[in-house]
Amino acid sequence: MRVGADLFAEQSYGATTTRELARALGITNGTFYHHYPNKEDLLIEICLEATDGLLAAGEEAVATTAPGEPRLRALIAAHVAATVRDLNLHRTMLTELRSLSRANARRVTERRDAYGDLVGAAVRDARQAGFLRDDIADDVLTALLLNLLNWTVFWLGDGSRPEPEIVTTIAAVFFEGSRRKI
Amino acid sequence: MRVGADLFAEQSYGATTTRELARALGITNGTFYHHYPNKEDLLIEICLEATDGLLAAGEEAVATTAPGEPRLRALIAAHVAATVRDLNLHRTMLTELRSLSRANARRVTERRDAYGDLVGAAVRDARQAGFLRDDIADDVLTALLLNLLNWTVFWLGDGSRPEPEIVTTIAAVFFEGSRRKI
Amino acid sequence: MRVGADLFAEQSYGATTTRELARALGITNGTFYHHYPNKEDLLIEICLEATDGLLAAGEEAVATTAPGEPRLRALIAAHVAATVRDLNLHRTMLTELRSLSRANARRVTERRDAYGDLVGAAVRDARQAGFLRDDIADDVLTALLLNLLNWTVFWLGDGSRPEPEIVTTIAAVFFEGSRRKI
Amino acid sequence: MRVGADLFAEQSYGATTTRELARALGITNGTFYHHYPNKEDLLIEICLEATDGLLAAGEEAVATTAPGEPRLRALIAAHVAATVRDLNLHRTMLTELRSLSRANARRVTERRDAYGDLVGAAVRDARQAGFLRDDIADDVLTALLLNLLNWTVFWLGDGSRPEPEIVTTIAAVFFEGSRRKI
DNA sequence: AATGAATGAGGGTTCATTCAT
DNA sequence: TATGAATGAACCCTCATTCAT
Repeated sequence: MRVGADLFAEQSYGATTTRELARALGITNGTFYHHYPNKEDLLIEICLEATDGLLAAGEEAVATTAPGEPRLRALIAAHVAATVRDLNLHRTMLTELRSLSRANARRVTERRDAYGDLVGAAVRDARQAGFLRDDIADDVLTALLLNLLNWTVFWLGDGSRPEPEIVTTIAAVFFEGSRRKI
Repeated sequence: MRVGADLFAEQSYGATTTRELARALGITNGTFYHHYPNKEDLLIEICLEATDGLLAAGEEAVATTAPGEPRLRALIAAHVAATVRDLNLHRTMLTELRSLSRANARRVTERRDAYGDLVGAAVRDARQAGFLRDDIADDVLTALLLNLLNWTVFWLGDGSRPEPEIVTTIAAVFFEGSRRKI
Repeated sequence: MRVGADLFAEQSYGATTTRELARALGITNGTFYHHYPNKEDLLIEICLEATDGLLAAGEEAVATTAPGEPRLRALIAAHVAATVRDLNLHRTMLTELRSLSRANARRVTERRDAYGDLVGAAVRDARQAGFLRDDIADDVLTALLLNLLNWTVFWLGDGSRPEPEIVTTIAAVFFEGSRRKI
Repeated sequence: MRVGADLFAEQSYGATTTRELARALGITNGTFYHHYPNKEDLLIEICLEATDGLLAAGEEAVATTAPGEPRLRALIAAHVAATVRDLNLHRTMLTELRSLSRANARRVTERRDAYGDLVGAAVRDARQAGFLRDDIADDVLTALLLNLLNWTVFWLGDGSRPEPEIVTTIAAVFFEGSRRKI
């Protein structure tokens, strides 16, 4: 799975052959099919692993924090942590959804949507509790937060910045903005 | 090009055959090769059109505005405008870079980097002029701004929100953050 | 089709590769797929050509003869003629039915059954009109006649015996039996 | 062997995998190779069992009967009996000869030819002794008899007709023909 | 003797690309 | 310029067979 995610992330699912996959794993072409019934099944396993990891991390963050800003901070930290642990897993999940058959794609999007709802609920709660501004709709705010979180994975050159710095920076910008306070 | 971007965005470059491409254009398989020497050339053209559009819009925004927040606001507006005009062009550019040969990929990343530098310079100028906070490194701030800008294209369900709202919201969050002011 | 039937008859459908098929046709592997969507489609075309040929010949024999022995003789002649014209077509149809998908197999068996009914009706009419003995059930008599007809195709070493001799011999045995008359 | 013949008869030798074979036997893939060195050896064994059964039955019929019609009747009965006992064994032998390597195929055809000679000799003797008509060549008469015998196996829907009826009917048609006696 | 993972050759099929018309 | 048949390399996957356990 790790190896598959690396190849898929680097050269796309479609451009990765099962022979490359096997070679990268030190096995033969045929042996690959002992472990996966077909190429797509490896992809969906990768995607599900990624979404399930996010969901689990998110749920734990929600369960162990008070609503409002603390919870959102915890979600940001959890997301970055989950993401940093397996960069290519999440890269693949984000870009190769299209390569799944419709039925399998649904399984992944369902989980992705569940995660979006989790974050969305935290945002809504925080706003209703008076922690967040009222002039931006919850769903847009959520989308922007997910923008910040999701796509960081693509420029996060493995370990170039320490993870805590990334977390606090994203939180700082999301909560306080970038404008200098006078 | 438009048609190609639509297909590539929907089902990926690798999964789109030249026959599909031709059929979507109302021509035949063979005729496609009278207009493009090969499939990849269509992809480069799409990617370059996307990056060049961004670069041109960005340069114009820089040229017609004063440094600092106004310029950053103009860049945000320009980016969203360019992006909304051809959603699938930009989607394809962002996800199918990997499908280009190394040489062609370089041509695109060069332009993308140039655009990143353009935005980065505007951020640095703004910070140095005292408009932006000092406790976040320029490059990280730039990356987060690009996060907000770039990946909006994927959930921007064609026309679900009016463009000006998106622009002001992104600017609001980026500058002021989401926390309620007391 | 002729070439396909030759190969299928000689070495079985499963053992014949599309590459062999193409080579025997003087085309390439890929070109085969311009003419047939897949290997099975060639097989069903062969099978249908065989059954349709039999059906057409049988119907003409029925239409142009009086009921009773003359009609049965005509059917025997028509069957042998159709069969001798394309030995391998009929050999393939008879042995490779199993290699078709269930849906396609049904299309062939339907026609084969229709042909069986045609012959069966001629047998029944002949018996009811008093030309054939009463002590053997129609369907068994029909089956034995088809045995004589169908499987001759397998030992009919192309042209070893003149066709008219085969026809009259089959008819002689079927009508009169092999016992010497005193 | 029985199981193999069932599968081969139903879906052809080529379409039957060793895994299917093993599963049908309640063993695993690998265990199959403890009993047969390879798949083809199972097929030869089936084919030889079929031909040897016929030969043995035929020889016994010849040994225990007087030449002429009685011997031919005995041969018919013996053939049907041997055949009915293991329908799929004989079906497989008749249709899958092509799937054997040339050397192995020869071993089977030798026996099949020996059986043909056995029946042919009985026919020739009967004719020379004056039991059979003179106007049909021995070999053709033999071929037609074998037609009647061999291919009955394919429509003999296991047990639909009692075996004695089949035997007497084949003999009746072969000796007396189907025409009504006046 | 039994297992089942591993092998790798080879099969059916696809598809970017070419080229005669 | 447009066509679409032809090409052939390459892909995913299957399967007979092997072999360490």
